[in-house]
Amino acid sequence: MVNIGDVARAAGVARSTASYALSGKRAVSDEVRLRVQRVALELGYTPNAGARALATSRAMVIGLLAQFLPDEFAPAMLQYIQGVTNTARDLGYDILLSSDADGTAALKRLTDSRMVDGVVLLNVAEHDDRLPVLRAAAQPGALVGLPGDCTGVDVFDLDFEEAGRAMAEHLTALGHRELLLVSQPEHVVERGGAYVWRLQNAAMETAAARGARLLPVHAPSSQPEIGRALHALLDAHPEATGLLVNNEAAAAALPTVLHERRLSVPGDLSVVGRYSDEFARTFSLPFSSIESAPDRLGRMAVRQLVRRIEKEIADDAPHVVRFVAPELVDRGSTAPPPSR
Amino acid sequence: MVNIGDVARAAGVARSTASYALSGKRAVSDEVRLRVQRVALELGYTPNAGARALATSRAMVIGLLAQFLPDEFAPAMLQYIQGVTNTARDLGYDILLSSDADGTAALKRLTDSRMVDGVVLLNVAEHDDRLPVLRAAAQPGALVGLPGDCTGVDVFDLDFEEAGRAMAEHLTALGHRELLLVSQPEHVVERGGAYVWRLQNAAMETAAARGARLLPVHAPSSQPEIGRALHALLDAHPEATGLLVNNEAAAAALPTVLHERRLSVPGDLSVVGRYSDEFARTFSLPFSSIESAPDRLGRMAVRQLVRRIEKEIADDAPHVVRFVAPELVDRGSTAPPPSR
DNA sequence: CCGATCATGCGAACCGGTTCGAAGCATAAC
DNA sequence: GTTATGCTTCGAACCGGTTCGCATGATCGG
Repeated sequence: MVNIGDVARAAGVARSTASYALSGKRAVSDEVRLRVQRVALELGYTPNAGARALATSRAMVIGLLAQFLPDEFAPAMLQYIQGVTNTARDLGYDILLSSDADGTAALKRLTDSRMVDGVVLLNVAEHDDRLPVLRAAAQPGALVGLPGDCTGVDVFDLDFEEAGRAMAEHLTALGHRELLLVSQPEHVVERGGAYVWRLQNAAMETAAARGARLLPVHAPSSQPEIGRALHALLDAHPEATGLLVNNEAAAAALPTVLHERRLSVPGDLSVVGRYSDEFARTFSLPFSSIESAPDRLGRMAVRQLVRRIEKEIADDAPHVVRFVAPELVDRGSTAPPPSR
Repeated sequence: MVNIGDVARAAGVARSTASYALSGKRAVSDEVRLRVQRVALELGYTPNAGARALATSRAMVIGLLAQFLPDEFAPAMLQYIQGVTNTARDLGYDILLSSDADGTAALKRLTDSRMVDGVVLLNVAEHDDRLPVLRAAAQPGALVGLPGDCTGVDVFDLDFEEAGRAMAEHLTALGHRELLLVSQPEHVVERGGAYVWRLQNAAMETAAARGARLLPVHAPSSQPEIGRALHALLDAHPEATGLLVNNEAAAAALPTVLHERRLSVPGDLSVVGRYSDEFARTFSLPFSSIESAPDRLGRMAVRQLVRRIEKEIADDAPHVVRFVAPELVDRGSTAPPPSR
């Protein structure tokens, strides 16, 4: 393998000169610079990443800590990964993907070994074990998902309160007074998915203020139980005219259930979901929904992280907690409730 | 940050001794070894990955080259990533994930810079641009997907010929004589997805040998066109009693279509798909299917790759092309055709 | 004509590990 | 008593970059 010494020798200069010629960090005569660049190209020189990382204490790698929980609905996860990966590459960074079940150990290893210059955490829970480890690390971190304690990290999340308000308001404004909210499975909440509560509480307050009733329920975590649960729910509440779905798996299962019940949307039932547009297209979901913008959240997290890594913002600059405003994408699945 | 020099000093030994005490690559007295280990733990020593990579020419990282094509059905991809990531971690390797649109450039960069010790390629096409680059690299590579030319790489794939045979045989044995095969979109084939042909040809031969007709069609690449295409297909071929689906997106769309047509399975129509069991569970797909085993393929690829990286098998040892035998998972979606 | 200034390139040190050869010392063998 | 042997440990070199201080020679101003 050709190293910078080979390039320097072939160009007839010192190693340091070759380094400067290639990096441009110091002035080098045009003649030498061009010669070094040409030789480097001819020899097919590529700097050794480990050596460079050692010398500069920059790995040009960002750690991405995802958790592939066995009972989680996977398809949405890939969208976050894509957003993060593509943005990182645009900014010159590679992604080291960890899906270790023990997120804290993985995080400690990646940061302490200096394999990564910063870390993006997905799936952040209310009380996330990984946060103390991250705060103790020398590298900055950005989160997708809002924890209870945001000190020392930059946080990006959908504004779930506003989402809950928007969903409830949209339906009550149309005249609905009996609403059902299908949430994430209970164990997701127990694991610290506080966003479920945030959306739910805001939706309930809004509904109450509008004189409507809203009943929140948890869905099971996997098919085909989800379908059965949806049937049971609709059986038990024939009075309901509006459905809020804060659960991708349930949204994906809903079309079949509605078909089986011969329910038309929005004629018999108005439905509002909360998932990304790409998700909607992939599964042909015909429901209006709050856009969850996973690619955008991933992009924002990486951008801010890179700004910190590259010291464009001071270490002690205040950390941000930024909420993406929820946008309702109208797919025509809502209308005034049917008259009795 | 604490380095091995700090550990050595605190333990009162030379750096080299500390290194040996921690790695075990040379004998060290029990007393010194225990002392060094204790001190390392107390100081929270973690070796610097860059420095170690530089010294050992081992990064303990595997490159994973996935391509997130905009028109590809994403959910299946995550299962490959999971299989690869988990297996790598079990073997002590981390995963560097590249989703660069320009796969060849990314591959060249990762290998030439020695960021990775080996590479797993997903989505391998018949004539894959990345293969020449991989062969020119100093690191070994393992593929998931069968290219036209397998020299110099280890290859793992589902046995799509056997899969096609098994699907056709299963239905013809039940008495079906009019079959439809829903394949991947045309552009997937054009891009080099030869597995589509492999399955299709084997299925057609088998059908012909059994005196059955099999009509292959391409599905569109996204919803809701897929649903419409399935309707059109069934409209045009009322005589068909058996459906083979070599397309995850189409399989996911099928339940809705069948509902809309009031077709019962397997009463009116027998269906065999080709997707993983996890996929079936996630989307509650009620169709018997050939298990595509993405996690297993990912695992096999990483295992073989690590064997090569660690020189457990010689560099010049013959490369393997290994096919996973397709297994038909019976979900009760097939029966003899309805009598006229 | 001479000292100050500037542009340019070189050499050496350093980042933090690993690894090889050899030294020191105690014990065993003869 | 001396040499051989084995067990430990140490020092130095090396992996391949980057970066700092300095030397060299040319240019410029007075």
